[in-house]
Amino acid sequence: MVDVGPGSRVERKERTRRAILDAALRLCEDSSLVALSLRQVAKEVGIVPTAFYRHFDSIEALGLALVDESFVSLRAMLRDIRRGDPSTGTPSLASIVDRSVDTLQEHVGQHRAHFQFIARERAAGPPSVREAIRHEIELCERELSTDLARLSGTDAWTTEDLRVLSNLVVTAMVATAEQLIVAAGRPGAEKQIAENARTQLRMVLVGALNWRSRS
Amino acid sequence: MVDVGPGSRVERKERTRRAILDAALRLCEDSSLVALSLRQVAKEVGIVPTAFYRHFDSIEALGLALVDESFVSLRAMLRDIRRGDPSTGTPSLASIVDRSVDTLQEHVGQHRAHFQFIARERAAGPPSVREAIRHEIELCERELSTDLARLSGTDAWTTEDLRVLSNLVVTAMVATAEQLIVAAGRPGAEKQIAENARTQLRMVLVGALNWRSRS
DNA sequence: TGTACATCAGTGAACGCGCGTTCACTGATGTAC
DNA sequence: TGTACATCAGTGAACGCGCGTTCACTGATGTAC
Repeated sequence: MVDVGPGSRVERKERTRRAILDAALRLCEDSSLVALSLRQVAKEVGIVPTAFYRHFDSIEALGLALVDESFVSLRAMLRDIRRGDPSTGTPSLASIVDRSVDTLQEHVGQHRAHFQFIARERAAGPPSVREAIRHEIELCERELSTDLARLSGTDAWTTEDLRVLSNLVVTAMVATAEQLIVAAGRPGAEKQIAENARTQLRMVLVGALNWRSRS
Repeated sequence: MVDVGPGSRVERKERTRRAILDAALRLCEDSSLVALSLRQVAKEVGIVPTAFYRHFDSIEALGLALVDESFVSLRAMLRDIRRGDPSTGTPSLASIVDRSVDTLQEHVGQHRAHFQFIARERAAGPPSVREAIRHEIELCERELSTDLARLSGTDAWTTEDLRVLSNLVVTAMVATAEQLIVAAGRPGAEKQIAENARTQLRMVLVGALNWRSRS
């Protein structure tokens, strides 16, 4: 029996579960969940392959758990962005954009593995995992569109307009996160990517507000 | 010896090569290149596993060949878009956008497997494949930025501005292609996605032109 | 508090299977004379 | 044109290996009395 340290039986079990999640996240980093074997994970954790089944039914089930915890990270970021500028008054568009990109960069750095997991498995995971990620991202888009509705200048917008705009913003942010992950560890490149993201967000927001006010 | 029909030895070999590429494209459609085995491909083609080596050194080398031919499809699309409206005079922004999205939708429908391959392996392929795709997309962005430079209203733009804008446009188009692929076979959904893409492109282009002209 | 029993995370052997790769081969196609 | 030889796409046996899953198990932890 592997030594997982002190604690009650539940605590020890939880600790092994965490070790499995962490090992899986690490191991699929440079391929994909679909190329990850139960035995690799077990070996990395230091348990016998069959012990894996005490925690998950399959690699796919493990993947769904990783989707859940990755989106806990992502939602923490959204909350951080939404909390917004603590300074007084209605913030300017520019300050919203700057804060948002800063927060994105910070969170991607802190939870690199989670964001990378979402970006990768969104396109290449097992069908159920892809579906789960798509669903979560759609929820994020909905939330963002209610945030956007609070911006001045969007009074005349339909729900559909807001949804389309927030889809574009989320797409751009996902792409930025992907670029940040590729550039991880090269501060110069990261800075450039953040700067580009700020420009893009400003283009989109200023542009979108201007565009709709014409029609 | 498998019967690949009539023709010279070179013709027969080329035909088997094509069959391998097609089989691989088909087989990795619902997972990824990293989860694809040489034996699966050989079985699908109807040759013995060892015969695979007459055509490719490894699955990874096959992947790089698939990147090449996928980008042949993608570049054909770009050429189609660039050829532009055959009608007279300088086209309006709206007509450029409409034509572009129509062409995207048409080509994604026609070469679904290629676009899906790019979208998937871009995030989850073997490192060399990911790198190759990233490189090709960067080339596309460069090309697009020279196209954008020809639009009226961009005279004051720096090369950097153009690059940032074309990065955003390419990102939005890749995302649209991904959505079209997921929605494949549901004409209603496809139509909605195309409509959203048109709106987004207009927001971005009108917005970007407007944004830069202020500074 | 002490004892008897239940729980259950992790063990280890075993299974049949598909994997990539090696090797010597076959026989149709292609070429030199 | 006919013959002898070279080429080479595809064959088939064999290899050692890692895979997911089964099963009966162990022994520390937890619980009921």
